[in-house]
Amino acid sequence: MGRTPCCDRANVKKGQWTPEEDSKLKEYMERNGTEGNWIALPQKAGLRRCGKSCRLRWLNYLRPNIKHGEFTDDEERIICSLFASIGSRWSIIAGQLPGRTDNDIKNYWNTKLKKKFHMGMVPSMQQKNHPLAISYSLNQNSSVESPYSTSNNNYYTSNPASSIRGYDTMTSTPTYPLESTCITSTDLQAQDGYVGVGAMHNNQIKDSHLIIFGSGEASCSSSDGSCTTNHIISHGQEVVQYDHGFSSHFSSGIDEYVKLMLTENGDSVNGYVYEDSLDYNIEVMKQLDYTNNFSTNQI
DNA sequence: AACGAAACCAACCGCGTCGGC
DNA sequence: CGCCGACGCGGTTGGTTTCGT
Repeated sequence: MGRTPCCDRANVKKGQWTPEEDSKLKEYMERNGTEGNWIALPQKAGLRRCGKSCRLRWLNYLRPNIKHGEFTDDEERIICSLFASIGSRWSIIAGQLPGRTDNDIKNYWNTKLKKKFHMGMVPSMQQKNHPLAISYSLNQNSSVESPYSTSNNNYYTSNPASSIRGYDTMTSTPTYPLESTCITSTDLQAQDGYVGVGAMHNNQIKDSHLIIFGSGEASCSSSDGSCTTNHIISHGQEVVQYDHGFSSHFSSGIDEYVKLMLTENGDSVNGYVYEDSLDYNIEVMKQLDYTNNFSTNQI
């Protein structure tokens, strides 16, 4: 008693798609779309294929604006950051990389990036204050400063990346390593090249939020001194990574920066955390069912 | 040049979820 | 409320290409 097949397996073709099949599907899709039904599509389009197969072929290969070829350093970094945070949620990760498909990213991860990641060779991850290194220091419940440095060739040998959100990339099982870590901003001063971790500010950022200062980016790019950010939301835990370079503008440390973050209108950071004007991060947040997986007791 | 191993990637499979009835 | 069909996702497979000996 197995599951009912989605199509008549005896009458569907399998294996590689031919150029003829591709053009049939493409033509049909451009004319009609799925009309809300992939299962019925092959017959309408004159294809002897399973609807699921058509869907996959369209989504992964034929639809417009698909990007093929080498992944950029930026893309690699995004994939690694998100993987460390949310695990193998490929469709969510793909959502942050326009033109890339989940299948593409999954293949790229499994064949190339996973190795690079565990060897600490992902671009801009070999620097001292990458958040993944920070997670390690939290995990060790020790000093906040990262134990890693650019001269440390064993950067990721203990797989600290898995612990930022509690996801073991080797066993694919969730872990909750942060053990009630709550370091307030007063514990630290934000400096370039230094790791800061903050939680509970102005009653607006809750416990369990990590704010990470300093990243692998070479510098702040904007002329007004604002910094680009990467935000990852996972398991109810917000991990915010700021480019290093910001502290020259916020010399009194994290408190001042966070205050500014919360009050400055139109600022992307502000918009991200408290408004719905965000680009991809809010989508990540929406897609994650973190309420079921998170409690303050667990971290 | 030949062969086996490793890497790559497109496609398949089955499960969970969702929405309509 | 339960059933069922369709969709979407992630793990896996297997064919092809590239690399090393």
